[in-house]
Amino acid sequence: MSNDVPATAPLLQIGEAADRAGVTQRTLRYYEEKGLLNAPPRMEGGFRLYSTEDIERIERIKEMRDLLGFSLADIKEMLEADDVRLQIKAEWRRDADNAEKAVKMRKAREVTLVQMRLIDQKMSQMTEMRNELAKRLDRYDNWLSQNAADTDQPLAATVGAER
Amino acid sequence: MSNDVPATAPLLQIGEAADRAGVTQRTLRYYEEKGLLNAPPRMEGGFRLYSTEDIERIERIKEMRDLLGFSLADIKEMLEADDVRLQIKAEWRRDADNAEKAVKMRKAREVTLVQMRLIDQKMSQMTEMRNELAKRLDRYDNWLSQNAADTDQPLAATVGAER
DNA sequence: ACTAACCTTGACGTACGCGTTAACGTTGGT
DNA sequence: ACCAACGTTAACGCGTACGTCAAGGTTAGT
Repeated sequence: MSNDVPATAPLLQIGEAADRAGVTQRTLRYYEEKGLLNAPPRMEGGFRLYSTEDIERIERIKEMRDLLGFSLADIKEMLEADDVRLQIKAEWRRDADNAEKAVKMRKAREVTLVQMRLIDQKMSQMTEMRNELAKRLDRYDNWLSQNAADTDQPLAATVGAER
Repeated sequence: MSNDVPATAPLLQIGEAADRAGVTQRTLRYYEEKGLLNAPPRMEGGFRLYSTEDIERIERIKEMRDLLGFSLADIKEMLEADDVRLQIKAEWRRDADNAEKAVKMRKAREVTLVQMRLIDQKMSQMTEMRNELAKRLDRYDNWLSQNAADTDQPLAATVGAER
């Protein structure tokens, strides 16, 4: 069959790309429209072609959206911060003014730091919340073991069990 | 003693309540409308009066919203789970059928468990993300210490090929 | 009795993050 | 040459979570 294709970088059309990243096509077009994704190259007929790095980027966006609850605008800023680093690395040979780059770089660093601090803060709050829930779980189990010991089945192990 | 009229049972009007909880009045009315808050008692003229427990409940809602990114519908379900426990505890004397209560209780326990697992999952993902960010931060700092040690000096022969 | 500060219930408006047609073009295989 | 599968833009729609008036009523202090 068709086997003589050189193992090129696998470029995906929007359908495959969306499936792999776990989003819809609409979402990809929307992200592009909003500037979270660079306009990808196209085929002759205008079909978008996504690279595997694009997919990773999309997954990063998903994480920031679902995990941290950032708005797309926020996420865009974060992504741009890291783009600075990549871009500067890319045009390394053309050493224009290093000073100006350093400014950008430092700003990107700042954004990243803010992001990290936010994660730390969220995590500590989540830890606290987890403890609350653990307490509550205890109270449920106490009640259940006291009041429904006879009529019912055994309880699963308290915490940390998987289904 | 304890059955004296409380000196100042701290009941707050909606303005104060909203301020303390860090939300708007609109939000409180909206939550009430959506069933996340029980309709609070009113003054003669119809002004809502919130108790300190109400405030705590609102803060819990905020946490679940901002921290976990739950929808208000989800949050409602969570709250209802714990309400079950409180309600059963309150009508303890009227021991109707214990078996039925146990069913509710067990469901409430389930909901809480799901919630905890979700937190654990989120936290592990956030940890991973944090590590990514830490790496990136390192890369920024490397670049900066190499290229912008002081203001604008061309460094010689310090180029480390990366990645 | 007056007034400022507070509250009430509608009801319409809005920003975000997509979903969903509609009408049409492209690609790849038989 | 044809067709199914896949893609394109444009435009309107929608659910969530409130914001923002408007048109009043209530409370508390003087």
